[in-house]
Amino acid sequence: MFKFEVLIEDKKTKARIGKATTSHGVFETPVFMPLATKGVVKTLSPEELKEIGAEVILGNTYHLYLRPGMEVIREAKGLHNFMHWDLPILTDSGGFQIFSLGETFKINDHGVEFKSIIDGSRHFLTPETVIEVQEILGADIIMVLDECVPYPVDKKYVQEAVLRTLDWSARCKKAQKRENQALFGIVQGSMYQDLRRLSAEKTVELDFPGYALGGFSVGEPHDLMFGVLEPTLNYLPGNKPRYLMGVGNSSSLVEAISLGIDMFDCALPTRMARNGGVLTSEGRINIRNAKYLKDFSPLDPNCCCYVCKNYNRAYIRHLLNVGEILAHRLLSWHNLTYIINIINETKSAIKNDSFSDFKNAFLRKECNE
RNA sequence: GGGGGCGUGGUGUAGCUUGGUUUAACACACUGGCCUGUCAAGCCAGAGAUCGCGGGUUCAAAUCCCGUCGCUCCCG
Repeated sequence: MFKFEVLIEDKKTKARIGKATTSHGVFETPVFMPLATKGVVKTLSPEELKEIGAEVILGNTYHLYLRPGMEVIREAKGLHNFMHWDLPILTDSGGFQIFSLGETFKINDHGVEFKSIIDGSRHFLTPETVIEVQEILGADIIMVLDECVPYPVDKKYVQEAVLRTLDWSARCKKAQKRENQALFGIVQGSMYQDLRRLSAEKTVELDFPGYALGGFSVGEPHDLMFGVLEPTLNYLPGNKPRYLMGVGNSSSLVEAISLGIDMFDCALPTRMARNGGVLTSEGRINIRNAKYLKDFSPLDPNCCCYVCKNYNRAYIRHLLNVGEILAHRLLSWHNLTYIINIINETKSAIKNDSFSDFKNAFLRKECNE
């Protein structure tokens, strides 16, 4: 089952509070979904994620298909059971991997042929098999197979990718057998306004329970992304969730929420964490920097997460410098808390009818940093 | 006392035999930056040694020769 309703609409912006109901419970939007690409949010346990406030996590069809493989997932009775996460899961289709692992893929209209990055074995994924795999994984929200293109890129190529994604989307929808999973369509079109419109309108014609916007944050300038995103949203129905794929830096989050985006995912908070990047209310810092050698203050003086309450910068810097895993855990913990807190503050502001002021203050602060 | 080996950036090494692609290379450490549907405990960049010291041979020496100091191993 999947149900989405808009509970509150902001008066001055297009921001909104929504409620999504899935087979594994309810979550409120806007929501940030941490990445559990291979069936784990790197370094963190499901119990810890719940404490941090994560409500939905993201698995990846391509990676889980290769390892542990569908036989294992089938016997484990699905990904939820396998990884001990009983809240909602969204699985991405693997479309992004066609883009990010480009050299190992060959695309044609039928599907995608690729060589396993693990053992070099040959595989063929089609819209149909991608749905089959996601039905075995059993996520609450699943994604169509799409073709994400790089930026900048030739318009003719984008048009082909848009048309192919539309074709694949229709085939995914047709292939779907299980009824308790929400299959989301994906709008592509790179930075071409007319192609975004075409992609959005045709995808909406296929009638999905939710719509994602793919192909953003692939290297284009910030203003260009929002310039294309805003008008594209006009072609998506207001009563369905909108998911901006791959975007997760804090200012873009708030800005996108004001345009009516409901869902986000991003590798940034957790990946940055493992490399010493710390999100703080006073801007981004790199905990590896020498100036934190004897800094015994918390990562973020204005944060009250478990990590900031109990550990200091000097210690975490030390852990990272000597290669201790706890550093990655503590930093991932903090960064995810930071992003989820921003979402929570945003939601409070919408509920208090003060979102517009909140947004302006937030973006001004980010600009000054 | 006799004989051998070794001394090159912070650390560990390469180069030396057959002097000249050496503006001395590499790893780690160090300094900074990057990371946006995660092949990412990753990637990029930077600083840092005139080759133990002195002399000699040569157009040219980290590289060959002599001396010297230090460390080290073996014999006594």
